[in-house]
Amino acid sequence: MATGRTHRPATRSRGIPEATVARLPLYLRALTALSERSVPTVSSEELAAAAGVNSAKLRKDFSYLGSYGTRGVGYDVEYLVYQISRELGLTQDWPVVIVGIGNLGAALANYGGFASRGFRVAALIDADPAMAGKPVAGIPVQHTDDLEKIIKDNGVSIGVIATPAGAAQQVCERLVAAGVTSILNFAPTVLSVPDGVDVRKVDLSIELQILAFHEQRKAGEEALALAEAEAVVEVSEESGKGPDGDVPAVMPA
Amino acid sequence: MATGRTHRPATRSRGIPEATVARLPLYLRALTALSERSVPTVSSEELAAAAGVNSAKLRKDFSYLGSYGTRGVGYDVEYLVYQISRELGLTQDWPVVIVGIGNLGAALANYGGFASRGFRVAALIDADPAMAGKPVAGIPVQHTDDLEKIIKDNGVSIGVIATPAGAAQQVCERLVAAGVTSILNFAPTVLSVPDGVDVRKVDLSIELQILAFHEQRKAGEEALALAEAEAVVEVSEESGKGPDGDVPAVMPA
DNA sequence: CCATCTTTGTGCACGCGTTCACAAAGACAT
DNA sequence: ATGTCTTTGTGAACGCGTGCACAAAGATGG
Repeated sequence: MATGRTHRPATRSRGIPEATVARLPLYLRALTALSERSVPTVSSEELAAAAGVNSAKLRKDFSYLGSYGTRGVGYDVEYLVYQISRELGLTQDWPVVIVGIGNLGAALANYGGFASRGFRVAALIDADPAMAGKPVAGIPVQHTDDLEKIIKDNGVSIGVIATPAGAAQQVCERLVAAGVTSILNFAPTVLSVPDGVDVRKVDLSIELQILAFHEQRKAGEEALALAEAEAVVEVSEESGKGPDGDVPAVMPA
Repeated sequence: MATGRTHRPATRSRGIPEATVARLPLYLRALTALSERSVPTVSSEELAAAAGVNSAKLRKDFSYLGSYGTRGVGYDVEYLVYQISRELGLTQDWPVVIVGIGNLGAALANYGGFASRGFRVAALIDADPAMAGKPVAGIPVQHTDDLEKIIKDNGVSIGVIATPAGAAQQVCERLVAAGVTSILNFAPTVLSVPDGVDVRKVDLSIELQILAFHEQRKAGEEALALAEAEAVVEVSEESGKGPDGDVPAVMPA
């Protein structure tokens, strides 16, 4: 998952746990694939495998939505697709704007996954006057000056921020002031928003850093195991504070 | 955070909780900003605000790393930057390869956040022969045929998959076979990997769907509050199963 | 109609993560 | 040296999420 989440921990929406909501799109994708192969029904075991989760967890997740399965048979694929889509609010079309049409913004505009399910790129917005009018993914880029008007004319409530970090907070404030209440933030900044506005954060660099941590641990364990196997262990104590010189790749304990 | 996570839930690394690891990059970024402004020390309260978290949580997170603060004063910014960097394994350089140089792959290659802190784009790989040799972000794209050689020559252990969904699993298997043990997956697929390989998933479409859920709930609550205010409530019962026609935007209870 | 078999839905226990609240520790002034 | 004041570090309580294990429910066959 992209990682960072900025969420109201308080109100759970109609009793559906946040963790379950986060998995519904996963189930939906797996179900859609089954639907395209004209598979009529699926068991919790099969679907769980396809979605990469535990089958008990899947059943509990679905139990929050209602009793949509048939014991002894499984779940009706089409019906479940419909129910989850409805629950996620994907039966209606959500117009979204993307602000910041750099490399990432352009990639997002071209990303098929948006249009495919419930989302429509209503407008692309950039601060660079040279970009104005230039079509990206078939949509002409508009200038930031018109941001408020674009939001209101299109009834946009979801905004995607793909600007540099420095511009993100200001863009965010203008989006919110214009009526946007959900923001997907790709800029490496902590956005502060008023209550009632949801922010989700996708941070590429953070994901890599988390991987690096595990990678380092794996390397450390490997080397440690190796050292133990050789049974030649010399421990050089190092104490005190302050950025002292290099630290050995394999640290004791 | 992008959402999806595929992780060994079992082994906690040297006692540092996964949730804490996921926040360390956040702290590091805030600390780096302070460092650039030559701020010498910072309190848990201030740093927590900058990172967008609770101060108690931050202190507990740091307590897993050791006692790096000074009571009555706060934390030494430079020292903490060093300690967190070391903990995350960012004092060494991690060569990464990006596979799939479409819009997204190109955006990732150009993304400054990688190079800035511990990561180096060692190679760009694409299956399209027409791309071969073409420079993206100053790095010539190489063909998939040479994937194994590239991984081994550069000692790459972290791979980024930005291919279409259909190619992802196959690319993943080749990466793993060649020695990659950490994967950042942007393709909308569930990757299956052997034990010992970490996968983190960033799924743009899922993030939007989660936002849509909350957005729908907000709209529903608003409309419900409105209806209640008018005190004109007619409940039309609707039961039974099956994809019955349209569902009213505001559903009773 | 009854028995058997499959699969759902869920009660329960456990563990992780979060938050509160406070004692311990150190800086600083007198 | 002593007292005060600030801020850390952490024990303890709580709540959420996960997974086990099983009873309930329905399909299916005789």
